[in-house]
Amino acid sequence: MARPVTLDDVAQKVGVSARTVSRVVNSEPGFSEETRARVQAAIDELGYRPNFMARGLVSGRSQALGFVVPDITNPFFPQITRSMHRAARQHGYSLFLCDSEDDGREQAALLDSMLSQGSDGAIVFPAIGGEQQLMAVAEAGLPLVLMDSHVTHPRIANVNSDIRGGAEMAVDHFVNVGRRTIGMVTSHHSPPQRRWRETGFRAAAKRHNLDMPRGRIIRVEPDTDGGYRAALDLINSFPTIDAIFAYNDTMALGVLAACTEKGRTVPDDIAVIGFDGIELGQFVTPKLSTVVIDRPTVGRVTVETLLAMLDTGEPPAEPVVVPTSLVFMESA
Amino acid sequence: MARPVTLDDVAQKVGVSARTVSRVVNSEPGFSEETRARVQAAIDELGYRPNFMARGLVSGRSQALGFVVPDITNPFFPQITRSMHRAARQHGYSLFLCDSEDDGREQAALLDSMLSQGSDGAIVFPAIGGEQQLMAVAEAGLPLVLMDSHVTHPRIANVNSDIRGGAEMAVDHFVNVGRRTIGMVTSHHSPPQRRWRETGFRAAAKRHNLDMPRGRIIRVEPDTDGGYRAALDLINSFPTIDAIFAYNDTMALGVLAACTEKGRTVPDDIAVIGFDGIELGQFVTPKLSTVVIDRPTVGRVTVETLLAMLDTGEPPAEPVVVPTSLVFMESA
DNA sequence: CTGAAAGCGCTTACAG
DNA sequence: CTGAAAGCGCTTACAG
Repeated sequence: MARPVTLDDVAQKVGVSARTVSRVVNSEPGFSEETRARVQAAIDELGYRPNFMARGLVSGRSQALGFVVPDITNPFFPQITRSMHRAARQHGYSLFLCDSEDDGREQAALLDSMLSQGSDGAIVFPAIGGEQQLMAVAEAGLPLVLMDSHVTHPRIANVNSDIRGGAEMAVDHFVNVGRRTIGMVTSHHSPPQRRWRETGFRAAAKRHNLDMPRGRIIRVEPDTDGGYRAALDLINSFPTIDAIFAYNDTMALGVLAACTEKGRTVPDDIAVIGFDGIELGQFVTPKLSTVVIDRPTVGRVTVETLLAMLDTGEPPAEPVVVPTSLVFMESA
Repeated sequence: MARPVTLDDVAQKVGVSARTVSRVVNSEPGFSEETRARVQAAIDELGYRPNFMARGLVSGRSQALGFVVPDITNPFFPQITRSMHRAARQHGYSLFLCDSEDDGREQAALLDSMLSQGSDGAIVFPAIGGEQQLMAVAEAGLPLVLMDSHVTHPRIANVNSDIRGGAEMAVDHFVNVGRRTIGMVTSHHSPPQRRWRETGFRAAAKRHNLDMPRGRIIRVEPDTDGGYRAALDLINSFPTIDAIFAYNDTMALGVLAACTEKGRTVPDDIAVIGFDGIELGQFVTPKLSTVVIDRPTVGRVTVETLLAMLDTGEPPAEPVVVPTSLVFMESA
């Protein structure tokens, strides 16, 4: 395989210095139109391609960003990845994809190699227990944008979906259609400081002066069976319950099953709202109403935030918030 | 932000040459245990991290691979990506992810930047119409592994799932359970040389001496509605039809609907087998039997094939074939 | 408008 | 077992 074509090759062919070719390649000012044309012709003829490693070595910029996800097979991430990739490319950046497999140690190793590879910055959806290490990474020189986290550091930005707001919207909707006895089925895995759906749920309930006795929020395993059991509990404990908000759509499917089993019609007797907008929610009866995260926007905004940090050297003063929205189907 | 720590920094601190530090970092032979210990201590203390751009510039190796997909949001790809990432990391490589958005021009631009970024090689699932350009890319110095393609070139390897074999397995199963009047609903988008399911279907039918009159294979839009209409056609044209093989699970869902509408019980009257193993297939009644591609293996094997090429300088003599398997659920 | 020199942080090839 | 020199392909900072 032939040696790649270098700046010098082009320069020699044209009879100018490498510096001049470099100027043309990078569209810097400082050459005549005639020179430009001759250099460009030589570039095309020889098939010259700039060497980013050489460029990066001297400029300190690799034109590559990293995206660290806990699990790319989680349907939440591919859409975000796609929109991130598009935004990155529009600005001339490539994207390293890293799957931490939701493991803190692996995430640390991954970020370490980002540092070695010379990534200009990284976007991280932290693995479970992987938030502590991030300050050290930022300290080591890697600008970071975190998704759905809150870490304060001069080289870390936070971009959050308005999950709390989405939960409030669900409750607002329930109230608007006359529901007063509202329950929630949620995940027992979320640590207290990350229970945004629950926080929003409680806040909206309070705002509407709803009674919220103990037992109206049930924390279980966030799967269909968990949702099913929790909903049975709610219906048994509060026979007049007329609305249930679920942590995610998978749980909401279990809620629908429980309602059917208890002879309650959805949404007439009990209105149900899930969270996520998974495909499956549109293949059940009634079709699931749900709060959705705007993945394309999240992807684009994280990249733009990171690139802005590379420019200004500091993160935005406030966490960036991407709105969620309530998609009305049939279950509420 | 402080200047990153270099080999020279470490060398100075220890009082040896940069070359010696380099030897320790790369575990090359040629230093005493005492030197190793002192160098390692300095590395840890200073937090030295090798600069891959510098290393790559001189060695010509970036330790990065590229993966170019037509659409990362297609559920086919995330699992493959995950397993690719795992395999790449095990060998010390990072992974650039590129989404061509199924556009040939974009794919070309992406591969061009792989070349500039200095990727050591790339794995490509070609975009529609994006196969011609690949030889030129390989020629320009980028070793390539193609998924589900057949391009012969001294720097291109092909890794294919045994789709044809999967289709044969479906027909074999139909025959084993006594079916003789078998139809197929397939996609009208596949170009003739890529109709592997159809080829396998025909080959198995011939092997079993099945009658295969015109009209037993129907090509339509590969979605649920297409599957539905095509299956209605089949049932109308061949009232004794007792098995239908579908191009993908989405179409198979349409086939199930058509059977129901025509009063045919699945699998008693008509057995149905799909292709892909999508989640939704397990949420319908009867649960869909289907041919699945072994995504984890595909991901791992493509990476291993690429790395082997980097070593030997040439692709395997034959295309690598990854087996598919038939997953029996309820529809067949 | 153009170029000569230095240097980014490493490894290669050689010498001792 | 160790090191001095050259050079990978660029850009930076300067001079003209």
